[in-house]
Amino acid sequence: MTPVKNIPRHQKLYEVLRKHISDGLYREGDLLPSENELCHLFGMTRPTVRQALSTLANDGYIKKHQGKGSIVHHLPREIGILSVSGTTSAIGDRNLQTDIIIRPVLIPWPDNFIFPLSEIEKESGCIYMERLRFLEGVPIFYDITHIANMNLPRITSRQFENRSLFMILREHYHIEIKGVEQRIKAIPASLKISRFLNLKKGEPVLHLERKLETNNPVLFLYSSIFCNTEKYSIFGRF
Amino acid sequence: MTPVKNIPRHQKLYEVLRKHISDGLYREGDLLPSENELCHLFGMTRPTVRQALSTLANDGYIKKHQGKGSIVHHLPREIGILSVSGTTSAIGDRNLQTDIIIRPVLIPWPDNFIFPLSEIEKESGCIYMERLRFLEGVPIFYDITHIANMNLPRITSRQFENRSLFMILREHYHIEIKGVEQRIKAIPASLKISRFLNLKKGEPVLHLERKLETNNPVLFLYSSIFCNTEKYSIFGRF
DNA sequence: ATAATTATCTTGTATTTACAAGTTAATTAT
DNA sequence: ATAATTAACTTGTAAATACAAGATAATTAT
Repeated sequence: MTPVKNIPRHQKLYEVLRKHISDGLYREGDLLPSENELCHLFGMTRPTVRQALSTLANDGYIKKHQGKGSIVHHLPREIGILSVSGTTSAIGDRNLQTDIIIRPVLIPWPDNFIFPLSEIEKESGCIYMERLRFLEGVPIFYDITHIANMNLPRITSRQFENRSLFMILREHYHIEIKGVEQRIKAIPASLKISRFLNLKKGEPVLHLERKLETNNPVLFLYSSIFCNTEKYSIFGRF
Repeated sequence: MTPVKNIPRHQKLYEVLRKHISDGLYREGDLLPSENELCHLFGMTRPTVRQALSTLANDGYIKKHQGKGSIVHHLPREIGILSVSGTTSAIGDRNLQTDIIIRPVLIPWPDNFIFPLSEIEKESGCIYMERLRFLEGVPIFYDITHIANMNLPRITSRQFENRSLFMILREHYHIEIKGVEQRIKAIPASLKISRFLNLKKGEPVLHLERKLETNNPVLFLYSSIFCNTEKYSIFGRF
């Protein structure tokens, strides 16, 4: 079986431009090459180019202006956890350090799980892990992840330190994140949470419960994230 | 001058389908008519139909499946404040009651405003209002809004009770919301906030700071929202 | 010199056509 | 009857073409 090669051309262009913006090749306020320029730069037609730009605009990388062009948006300096891409890629690998609290282990699903589970998920058991993420030495995220144990061989023995879970899933298991459903609350820190996030018990903590959909229609990732928003905010753009 | 009439066809279709989903004509899990069916139902071509469906999918109303069709998503029962549409339309006018704490008034911009302001905004002064929103009798949102006083005649004398600010801006001033930038934090309730939201002082409150972009490139809405998330969660889908 | 017009750039909308790829149901061979 | 194949759907990708509409710079008329 040959490796995945049939990446659509619009997606390819999207990734190139996205990388250029992330790398700072195009800076905030810059005008991207016009659609027609991109067309014969990359040898594709305008609808294809427009699809790539549309996705970029949707993800908040650019802003389109009729008659003017596509303007590069300033990248969120804050923590872009509201984006689908996963924290590591959004904030940059350099600044976000990840500690593994509990290595991936196989456990039965907890009773009264936060999200309803399908029969297939219940039968396969679940992979559990806990991570703590630091930004400039300050603990920001305490992250509990549940994944159904379906076709993920040897995942319990992989190295997750300073690597995005999304990246590992993508490179080793060809799993892509397709969508997110999430609930956000402000809760008082429990004793456990307060210790991890270096706060006092009862201090406000942002709690996100996320269900991530993948390209495998029966495989979901569930994560419960506790954020210390004392210094940083969660950032989102639409 | 004739009223706005040049609404793009894809947008028209989007609004029709969106309304049908909101009204429950299409229910959760239902398959939308296929793209080709929609084509000759509405007399347009597939790219046009696809653009409408793409926007619907983007807004979380449907989910597209290659080879299968477009499946209607269950509407978020929770408070969809993370969507651009504004709270009133998201949750339905019936359930959300709005109290005006401070009627729209003209004030100078506060010092150290949460968002940086342009010179034009600073010169025009600002319209200020405070609202409290209830869901089933429970106070959920305490909402502080700042708008630059530009071409909004008689806005200080309009009735905002149980009507969406977005609706008034749309119908009377042709202002459409085009994008949102927001920061989310968990903070302890101040005495003032705790009284409005019927909480104890220091209890966790969700704080959203939003900058809303409009179709007028120099006009922004700024709102600072404090949420009681004890009973309800903020919901989002991507 | 200034103002109005025009030309030329940009993105937005829309049609037409063609084929690829995933899903499902009907058909056929075993 | 069951399993494999085929056909008929569905959405996804991609091209070529045309004109509309907003923005900007060059031109022209005053």
